Amino acid sequence: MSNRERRATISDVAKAAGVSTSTASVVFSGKVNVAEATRERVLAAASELGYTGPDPRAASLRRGRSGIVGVVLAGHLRHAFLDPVTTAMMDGLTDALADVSTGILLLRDDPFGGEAPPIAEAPMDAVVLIGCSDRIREAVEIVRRRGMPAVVIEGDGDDDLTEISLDNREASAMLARHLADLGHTRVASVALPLGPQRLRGLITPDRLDDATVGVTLDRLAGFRDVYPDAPVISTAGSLIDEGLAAGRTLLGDPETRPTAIVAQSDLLAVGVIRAAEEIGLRVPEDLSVVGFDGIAVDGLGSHELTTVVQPALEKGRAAGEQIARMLAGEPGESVHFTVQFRPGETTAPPARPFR
Amino acid sequence: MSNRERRATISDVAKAAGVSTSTASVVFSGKVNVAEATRERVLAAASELGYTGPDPRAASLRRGRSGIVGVVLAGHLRHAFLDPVTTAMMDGLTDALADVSTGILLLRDDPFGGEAPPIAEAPMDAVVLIGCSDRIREAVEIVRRRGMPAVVIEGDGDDDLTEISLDNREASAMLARHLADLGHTRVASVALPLGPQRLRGLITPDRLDDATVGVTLDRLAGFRDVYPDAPVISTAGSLIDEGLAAGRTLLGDPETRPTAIVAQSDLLAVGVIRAAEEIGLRVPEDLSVVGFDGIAVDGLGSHELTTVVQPALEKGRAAGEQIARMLAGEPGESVHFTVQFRPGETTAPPARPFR
DNA sequence: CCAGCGTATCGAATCGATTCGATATCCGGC
DNA sequence: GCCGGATATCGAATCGATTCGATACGCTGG
Repeated sequence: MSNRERRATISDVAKAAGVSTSTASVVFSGKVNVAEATRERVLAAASELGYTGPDPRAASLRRGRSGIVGVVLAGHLRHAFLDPVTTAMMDGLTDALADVSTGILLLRDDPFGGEAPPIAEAPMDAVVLIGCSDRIREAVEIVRRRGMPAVVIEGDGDDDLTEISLDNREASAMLARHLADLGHTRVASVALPLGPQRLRGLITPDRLDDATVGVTLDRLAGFRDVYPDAPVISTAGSLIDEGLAAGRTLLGDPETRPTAIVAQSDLLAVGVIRAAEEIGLRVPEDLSVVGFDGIAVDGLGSHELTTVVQPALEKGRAAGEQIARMLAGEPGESVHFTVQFRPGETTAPPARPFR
Repeated sequence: MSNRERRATISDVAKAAGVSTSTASVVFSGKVNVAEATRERVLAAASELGYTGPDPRAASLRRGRSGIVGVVLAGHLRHAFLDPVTTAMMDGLTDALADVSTGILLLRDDPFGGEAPPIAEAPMDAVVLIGCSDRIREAVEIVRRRGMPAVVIEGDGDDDLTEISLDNREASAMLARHLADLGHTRVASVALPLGPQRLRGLITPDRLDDATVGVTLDRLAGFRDVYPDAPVISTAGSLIDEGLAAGRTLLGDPETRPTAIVAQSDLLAVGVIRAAEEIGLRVPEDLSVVGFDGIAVDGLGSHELTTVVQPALEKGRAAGEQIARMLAGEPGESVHFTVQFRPGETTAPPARPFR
C-alpha cells in the first residue's frame, strides 16, 4: 500500500514477530528447523508488513551466489535465436540449469568498446559462451579473471577451459565421402560465416587466414579432406535466404555447375535446394545436396534432407550440467559429441558421371 | 594466480594503494574526481592484487539496483523464440534497455508450483511480461508486491499497470472488412492458442469462456465483428505447420470450403496457403488468405501476403523505454500501437460469388 | 532427581561495496 | 600574510540478509 515508505526488512519482520532476525531468516530459507508456532508468527508478521521475502541482492552478497548464469551469444540476439540449433541448445541449457539457477542472463557481447562490458559487471555465478568469435576469447579472459566457472560451446578451445564440442570435421568429411562414394567429382560447398563481418563470397586462401569462426573452419576442413580444391562460398549466416543466394551463384553457370553441394547447415541446404528448383534442376537427379544439423524446421517437412544430426539439445544440457558441477565445486569436464548420419532423399549418383 | 585464496576486495586494494576505501571506490565508479596520480596508484594496486573491479553483488545491494531486467515469456523458451514477432520485440527491448541494464534475465514462468517462482527471488530491477496467460496475472501480482516496475506487452491489462498494446481488434476487423469488400461471404479463421493448453480445433462458445489469451480473443473479436458466425479453428501456436494442419481441416470438404481465410498470424497464413496448394487450390483465385504481423520470415519472399504490419520492434523498444523511465522515478505510461494494412497478392474476389 | 542430549532460538560477525558530510590541502586575490 | 573557495581525500554509516557457535529449554532414562 504505502508507496514511498521504506520497504520492510527481515529485521522489521523479526521485531514484529518477537523473534531474532536469525530465526526470521531461517523461516524463509528453511535451512533449519523452526517450531511451527514460531514459523506462523513470523509469516503472519511478514504478510502484515507486506514483506515479500528476503531481498535477493542482500542474499546474494551474503551467500556469494546470485543464482544467475550468463549466456553470451555471438552476434546479435535476434540473429542468434533465428538459428534452431541455438534455440535447442538454450532449451537444454535452461533445463539442466533449472535447479541451480533462477534464470538465464542474456548478455550482449558489446560491439561498442564502452567502458566496461556487461560480462565484467553482471552479478552472475557462471557463464556459458556460445559460438565463437574473437570477442569470445576476450570474454573468456575476463570471466577467468573474475574467477567464475565458464563453459564454452563450440568455441576454439586452446587451453584448459571446459568446453562442449562436436566432431564437425569428421562429420563433414563423412558427408563429403558420401557424395564421393556416389561418384560426385564436381562438388561445391556453402559455408557459414568466417568471421564477425559475415562477408559473402568465394573463399580464398587469404580469407581463410583471417577467419575466426571455428565451426565454419572445422566443417570446411572436413569437406576439404575429401575435396581439397572444390569451391566454397561463405554466407552471412545460417539462413534459408543465404543458402538461396549462394545456391544461385554456384548454380548460375551451367558450364561450371557442380553436381553436388555440401551445405554447412540444414537451412543453407534448404536454400540451395530452392535455388536449384528455381532454375529447373531436380534434386537429387540433377543436383545432390547435403546439410548439417538435423533439426526440424517449422514449415519444412523434415524427412527428406540428407544430413547429419547433431545433438543440439544435449549439447546445451551438457553445458548446463558442467556449470552445475563446477558450481558445486567439482572440476568441469569437457564433453565431446558426435553426429549421426541421416540419409535422406536429396542425394543420388550424378546424372552424367563427369570425366 | 592464487586459486583457493580469498579474492581481493576493494579495501585490500585501497590498503595496498595507501588510500581510503572510499577513494578506491570512486576510482572504479568514476563518480567523483580523483587526482590522476591517485587513480593510477589505485589501478596499479588493483592489477597487482588481481582485483577485477567491484563485486556486482555487493554493489547492487548498496545501490539497490542490480542492472538486470527480467523478461517473462509465456510458454517454453524454445517456443517463444520461434516466433519472429517475439524475437523482434526482444531486439527492441534490449536495445532500449542497453543504457540502463547489463542484460536481460530470461525467466521461465515455472510450470511447476515449486516453492518460490524465479520471478519472486531473482535479483532484478524491473520486469517485462510478454504474452499473457493466467500465469502472467499471478506474476504481475508478485512483481507489484515486490514493488518493482513492470511493463506488460500484450497482456490483458485490467488496472493501472503500464502496458504496451496493439489495436488487435480493429486490425482484424479491417482485414475481415477487406475480404467482405471483395465479396467474400464464406469465410473462416485460423486462430492462435486460446489458453496455455493450446488445444487445436473448432472454437465453440464454451471454449471461448475458458480462453485466457487476450491477443487471440481480440483478433477473434475483430473478425467476428464482420463475420459473426464464421467457423474458427484454434491452433497450438504461431507456426507454419499449425496453419497447414488447420488449413487442411478447413479446406478438406469441398462442400463447406470457405472462399477466404483469416489467419491470426503470418506464419499461420503461410501454412494455410500450403494446405491450399496441396489440394490444388490457387491463391488468390480459389482462396483468399490474409495474415497478421507483417514480419519477414527467412525462406519466404515476404512480399505477397496480404496482411497488417505490426511494429514489433517498436513495441519492444517502447517497453524498454518505459522501464527506463520508471527506473528513473517517473511514472510509466502505457503505449498503444497501431498496425498498418499491407495489401499483397493473396486476396481477390471469390471465384463464384456465393448466393 | 539429575545427568545428558536434542531441539529451537538468539547474538553477533560478516559479505563487499557506496555515499555523504567532514576534513585537509592548495590556490589566487586583496 | 590571511581569507574564501575549490578540489581531493577520508571516515563511518549503511544496504539487508545469512550463518555459526553459543545458549536455553524440555525431555528421557537411569
